[in-house]
Amino acid sequence: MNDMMGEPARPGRVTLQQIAERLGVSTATVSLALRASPLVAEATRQKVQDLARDLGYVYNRSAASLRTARTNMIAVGVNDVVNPYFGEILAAIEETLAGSGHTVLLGTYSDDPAKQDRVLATLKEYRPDGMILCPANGSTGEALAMIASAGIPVVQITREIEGIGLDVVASDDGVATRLALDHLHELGHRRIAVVGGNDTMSTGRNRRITYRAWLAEKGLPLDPALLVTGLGTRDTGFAGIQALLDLAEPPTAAVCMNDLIAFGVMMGLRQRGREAGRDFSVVGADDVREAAMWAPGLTTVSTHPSEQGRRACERVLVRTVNPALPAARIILPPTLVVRGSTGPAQR
Amino acid sequence: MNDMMGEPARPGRVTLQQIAERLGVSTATVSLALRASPLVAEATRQKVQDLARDLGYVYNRSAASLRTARTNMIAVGVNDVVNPYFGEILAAIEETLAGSGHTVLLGTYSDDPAKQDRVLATLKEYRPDGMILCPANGSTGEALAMIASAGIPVVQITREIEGIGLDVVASDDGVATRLALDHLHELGHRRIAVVGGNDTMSTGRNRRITYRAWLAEKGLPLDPALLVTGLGTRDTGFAGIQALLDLAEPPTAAVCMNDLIAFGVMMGLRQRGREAGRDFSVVGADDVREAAMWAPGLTTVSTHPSEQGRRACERVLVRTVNPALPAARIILPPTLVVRGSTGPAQR
DNA sequence: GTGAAAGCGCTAACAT
DNA sequence: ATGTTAGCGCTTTCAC
Repeated sequence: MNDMMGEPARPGRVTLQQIAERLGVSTATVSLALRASPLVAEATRQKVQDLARDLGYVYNRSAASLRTARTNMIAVGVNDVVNPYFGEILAAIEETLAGSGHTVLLGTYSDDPAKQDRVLATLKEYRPDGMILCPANGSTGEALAMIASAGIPVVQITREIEGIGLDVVASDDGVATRLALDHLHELGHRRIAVVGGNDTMSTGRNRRITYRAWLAEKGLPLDPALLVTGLGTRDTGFAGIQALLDLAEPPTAAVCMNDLIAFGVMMGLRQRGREAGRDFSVVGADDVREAAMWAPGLTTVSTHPSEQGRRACERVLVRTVNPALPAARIILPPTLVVRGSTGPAQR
Repeated sequence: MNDMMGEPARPGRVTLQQIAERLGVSTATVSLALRASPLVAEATRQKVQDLARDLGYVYNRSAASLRTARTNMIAVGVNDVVNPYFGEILAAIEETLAGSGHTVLLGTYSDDPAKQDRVLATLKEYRPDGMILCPANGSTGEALAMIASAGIPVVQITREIEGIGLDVVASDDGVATRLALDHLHELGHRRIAVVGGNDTMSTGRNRRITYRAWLAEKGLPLDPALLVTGLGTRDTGFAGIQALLDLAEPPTAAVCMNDLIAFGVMMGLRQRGREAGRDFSVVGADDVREAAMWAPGLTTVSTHPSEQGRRACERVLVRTVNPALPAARIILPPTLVVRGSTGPAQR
């Protein structure tokens, strides 16, 4: 009787068990039927799925995870989601994972190693099937290595902590720097500044090393005043270009650590009445979507952020299936994208 | 003997049970000890925590969730994480939730209602303690209402689907529009364009209604050519300003639906050799971080994205504790931020 | 202050 | 093609 009237079938509290009882079958059958297993008869499948829908049944992944030891979550840790570079990576990851039935568990740590370690410790407790992480500036690999040795696949993205034997998906910093420098050299530039970066993270370190090597190859002198240290923000570019223009012998071009810095430089140039591409050449790095939207467009070395995100997903998913794989370094070749912000050197 | 040698204590596979056995106590005690319950003796607590650390024990939240029916996850659904506006909201949410021991489960749907429904259905299965959602453009409230009626607290952010009785945290569109228009009016502008927006989402609808009302109040004519429809992207602004400048009688100022559009307008102005603030006035909306970084800085009506994120978190957490609360509309007052992109009307 | 026991909702052998 | 059974790892009464 109670059965006919039915409690309001509070959806969200419906379980396999209840469906099984109403239908007079076992929970095992319901479980299989809901997943459209070929083991169950078509008619049963239909009945089960219909009732599940009517009852407002919602699959409980916590329960399934406990049983299967898989969560279908991938944890993603980045420093800052507002930065469009990380935004594009995160968007690509989310998109790719959604396609394979996974969901993103997000953590951020603002380039703070201590916060990174706390965040990662929490993420680990959710038992994600894998993690895609961009290490905080200055962090050691300890936390990452711990996670990996606890059996969770970890892939580093964009930045690399060397020597901890973990997968990496990144762009080739040396090639990127050379692409930018060679482009400017062909345009006749000889005094070229480097804006942004520092030596505490692989990316900055690699690029600065390449800069020095390149100068030596071209027989050009190294002027420390042309090396502007700073974070990868618009401010760094804006302030950096002011200092450079105030030099007794200013550069005629700048290679920036990333696009945000380059935008800051372009903005700073305008402030001083100069026009990028005509009076001063600027090259960015990453090719975030905004780079194409500027007037003039930003000449930049693309590090293919979306592609990095996609490759990192593929890698982490592969490792999910085959945890014993040796660590891979997936280094994407950067490409030069010439737009209007670079032009022939003035004489 | 095997016990002394010890298996390599594969961390990640250590359970409460194992700690309990090694220590000769019950799992109940271990559970309490790990959470530093006052019910267990200090000495026991110490022993348990030490061994847990040594063994590399990792708390299994799936198991705990199954038991407690709480996951400590909050699902966040937005259209696009690359958009800095949503980026800032997401960052604020992540930051706020981390402070209260919650983690963000992320879903995106690119303003596609069908994709939104699929994404939300998946997120629901993880049984998040609550959801913070910005509805996709053109979506009905059905999916959201279903979730809420399944007992998961839902708060809408930024955009509102009316009449479904769910919490909202947003900014006052009408006030924002008036703030922008009044500012321009005081500067002497009389032909003012509105760039971006459409009538399929609350935000655009509300602002356009206000625009018409405001014109009427000021006794100004409504010129449909001054209403540029479009998405909230830089392109919309860039293309929109070209069309406006080509008009027989162009406007002297533009109010943009958001900052991205305003950036596009400023870029387009420059392309035509005009300078924002001097030759043409432009007002944005939202006040994303980038707005202050432009030269000239963008005059904009701040909708306080971070504050919206924070308030949404507070609200969803409150509802977690007290699900019976009546729906609240938390409408933040926008504020005008005057920078260099607006100036006196030319005559 | 600690232990025993039950159970959250699901899946996977194994049996029939 | 379906049912039985056991158990994933944790928390929570309720005893002692």
